[in-house]
Amino acid sequence: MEYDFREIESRWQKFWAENRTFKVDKETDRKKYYVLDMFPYPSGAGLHVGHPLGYIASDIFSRYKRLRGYNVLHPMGYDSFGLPAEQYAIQTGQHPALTTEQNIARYRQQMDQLGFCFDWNREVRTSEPAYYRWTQWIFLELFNSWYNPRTNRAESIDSLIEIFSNEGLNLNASDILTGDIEKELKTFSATEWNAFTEVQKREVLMYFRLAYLGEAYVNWCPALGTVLANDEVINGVSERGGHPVERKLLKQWSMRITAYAQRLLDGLDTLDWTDSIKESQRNWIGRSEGASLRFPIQDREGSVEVFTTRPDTIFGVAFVTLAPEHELVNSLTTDEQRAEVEAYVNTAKNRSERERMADVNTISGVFTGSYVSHPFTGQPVPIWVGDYVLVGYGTGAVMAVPAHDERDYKFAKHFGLPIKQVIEPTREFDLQKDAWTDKEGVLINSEILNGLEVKKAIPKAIEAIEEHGFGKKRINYRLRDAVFGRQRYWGEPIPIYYKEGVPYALSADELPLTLPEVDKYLPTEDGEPPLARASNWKYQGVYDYEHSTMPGWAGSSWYFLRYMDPQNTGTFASNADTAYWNQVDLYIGGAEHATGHLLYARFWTKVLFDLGHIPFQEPFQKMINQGMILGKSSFVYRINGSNSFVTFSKKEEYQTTPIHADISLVDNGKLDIDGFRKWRSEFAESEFICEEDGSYLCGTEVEKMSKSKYNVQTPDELVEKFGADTLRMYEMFLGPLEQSKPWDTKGINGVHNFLRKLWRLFHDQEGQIVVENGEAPKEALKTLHKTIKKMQDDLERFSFNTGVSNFMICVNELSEQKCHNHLILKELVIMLSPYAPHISEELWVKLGYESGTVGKQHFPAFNESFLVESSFAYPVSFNGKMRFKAELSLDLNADEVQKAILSREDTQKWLEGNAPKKVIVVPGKIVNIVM
RNA sequence: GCGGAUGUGGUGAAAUUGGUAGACACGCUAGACUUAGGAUCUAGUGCCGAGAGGUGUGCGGGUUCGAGUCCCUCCAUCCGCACCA
Repeated sequence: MEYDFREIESRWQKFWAENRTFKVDKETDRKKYYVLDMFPYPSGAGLHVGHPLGYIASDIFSRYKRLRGYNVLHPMGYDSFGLPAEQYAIQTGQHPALTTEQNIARYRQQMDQLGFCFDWNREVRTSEPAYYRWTQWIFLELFNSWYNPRTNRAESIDSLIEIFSNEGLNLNASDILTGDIEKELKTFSATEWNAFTEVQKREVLMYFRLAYLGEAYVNWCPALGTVLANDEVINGVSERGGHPVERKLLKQWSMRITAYAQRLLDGLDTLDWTDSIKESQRNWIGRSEGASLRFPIQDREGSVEVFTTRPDTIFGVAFVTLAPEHELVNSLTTDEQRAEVEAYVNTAKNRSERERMADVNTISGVFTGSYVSHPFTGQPVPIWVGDYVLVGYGTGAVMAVPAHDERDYKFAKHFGLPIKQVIEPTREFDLQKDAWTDKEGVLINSEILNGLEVKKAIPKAIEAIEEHGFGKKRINYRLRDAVFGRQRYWGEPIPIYYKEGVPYALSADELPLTLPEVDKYLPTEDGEPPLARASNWKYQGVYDYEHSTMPGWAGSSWYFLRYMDPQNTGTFASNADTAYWNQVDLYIGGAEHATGHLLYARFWTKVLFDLGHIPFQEPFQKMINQGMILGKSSFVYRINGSNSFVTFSKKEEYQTTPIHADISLVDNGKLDIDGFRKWRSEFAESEFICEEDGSYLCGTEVEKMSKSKYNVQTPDELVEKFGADTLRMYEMFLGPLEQSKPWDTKGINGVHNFLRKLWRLFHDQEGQIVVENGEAPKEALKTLHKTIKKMQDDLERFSFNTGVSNFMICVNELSEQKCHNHLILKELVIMLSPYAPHISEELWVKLGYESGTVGKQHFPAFNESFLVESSFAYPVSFNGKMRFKAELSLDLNADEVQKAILSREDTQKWLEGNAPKKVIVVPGKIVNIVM
């Protein structure tokens, strides 16, 4: 009987499902381990071979940890709200819930056929009301909280109300964060607060809530008809679809993630993540230390506030530049300059983000006609407007020091503005050509700062600025608050209603606020989001609900918590469960979520921690980012202006255009010409110029695996051909998990043959069991224990590819030894069960054990005594070059080894009569003779 | 420009602490067997060379008895971020 993987695999998958083999429960007397995969968005295309890569790794690790005695939580679910289902709904009129349901069914079937040990009793779907009820509940928690800088944590908004009714708001005390430093809020006394109307109070509180409705410049994407978060905009276009994005001032729900900037930064040091992801997050948060500084406006009240990281260069200020959108631009423009300024501001405002980024080298700007006074010297400093200053960063205004800042330098040169040097460069340098931007040198022309090194001048300058009351030390973050509303249908409704234009939150017991039915999934005629179409969808039948929905990242920011206690209807997860399961011990997923999901999930976790709902403040302790599996695309070459295709080797003789050919039509580079003709009607009549042997050879290129490139390989056909165990091991065998690699099925036979070879250790040619009882042979014990050692070492360092090789080496050796010993094979099957669970279950039963129990065994114990050797083949090197080997007893000490080696004929031959200068002997390792 | 990662046979790769470079697998070559199976078995396979031997981990240098591994310089590819004050 041959290895019949189809029969074996379907039988065991059924067994696992029927016996709920992978159901886990909290067991407080056992140590827990939480292994999490990034849950998928169930797209219509199904899974391709790249998707399960991480799932296979996490599955192997989960099963391994179980063999090590841990109680392992390994759940799976679906991030099932999202744009593609909605776009499809717009096109077809089909409800997104329906297509989502169908897609999930397909994903489930694809995952099941791979034999994963997920506990499906814990499945979550973000689009289910039973789930998003708690997403909405967390939103309410955020809405009803503020960040208290005195305690440095989130607190109930009640504690802020208490502060206001006792102390009022005194912004000069500088201990109250609004999160948006550029927003001015009028101060008030406790008495004034208490006299405020409900509406006034709510308006003030809105500046502090962690989830708030605020006016801000947002990324508006007209094509998608919605706003986007910063991480959803890549190079000025939308991440999904690549549509242009504009900056627009809009009222939007936002999350005050900026309040957590410092803690999000500090927390990174405690995490076992790759440097590249940590760096991305640090970069995204973008902390910079400096000072905020006010320049009084000449001839009128008020001042221009700037942020600078180089307060030491204060005496080199030549002008001040405002962003075109800066609120003071209009009032600072003199009548003579008005026409010019307005024209400039209009052009700058109307340029899309993409255009603005596309030409960063064009210098443009305009003088407002007004001046500020230099805070120290009182000299007039002209105020300019320039689009190199961004309204969203710092204060939207800079003090320009052309001599020591690249952009200021270029701006000054372009407009002929003065360049005043205040730092003496530390090496030969021509200030006529460039700005000296190094943070070193000695200050000159700077009154009180003269003679100081830059590093000393910075604190001294800040000290002086604070002393004179011109400004203060400030830490600035690039991180912006995250826009939270989407003008879309297929997302969580935001649990807010409006009374007299003022937003009110639903109470927790009114949740879930379920998604209403609409006639169309499009905006209304007057531009309202789709939810505005829902008839009679009003709070208490009277008040309008919020019509925007939550963004994709809402549901995924806390799903790892729901898995801990997925059916709980009284809370998002019980305290007992969050305390037991705690942080995710191992998180496996793509690196593309570095600044989105991974930052938002950390933020929400910190808020829930602050509010006392969970006992930890980082969600994912260790993370591994699996590399992308790239597709190998095939190309045919169409001769331009014809319907003829020329084979790869002759394509240089013609002017051709490469066209993707479906990889299923290509075998080993050769095109199935008939199949290609039938594939698309436009090719039905095509002519082919072939190789000499009559075949048509395709070109190949490694690209991202994608439907549009016709290079997608689904796991289904490979499972059908080789079985899940083979595919699981092959995906691991491809190389290190973290590395990107092209997909190529060439080597899959090797892995499949390994499993057949393993099968033959148990069976003879007739399919009869040949397992022998009795004592294990010494040689086999050595092979086994060598493998045990390597397997556990490799698994502990997540080296799954070398793990597969270890099994191959082990089975090769046992085959050579003709070992069919029960004791050896039993341990081997246990070790293999994480990698190839189906065949392991099958062989386990064949060894006479109970069905379904192989995963509940203990990982074999390593016994070093089986590996002890009496002799060693010393590699003998001359000047570091290995020349021959000499078998010597391991009992010999270094001197004895040296003597034995030097007396050998081989040695004399290589010495060519010379005396060795030096002999290095590392017992049990190497001998090196220096000549 | 800044940051991160990666460079090893025809291919995917291994080498965990500085100690035999290329394990394991694919592919290829030659042979055996056969109930013709994407089977199995044997031998070979980094490059140059008939061979002795030489040479070899992106380039160049350094430390060391000994470097794929440590240090310096440079190059290439990929991925983030980027008028960030």
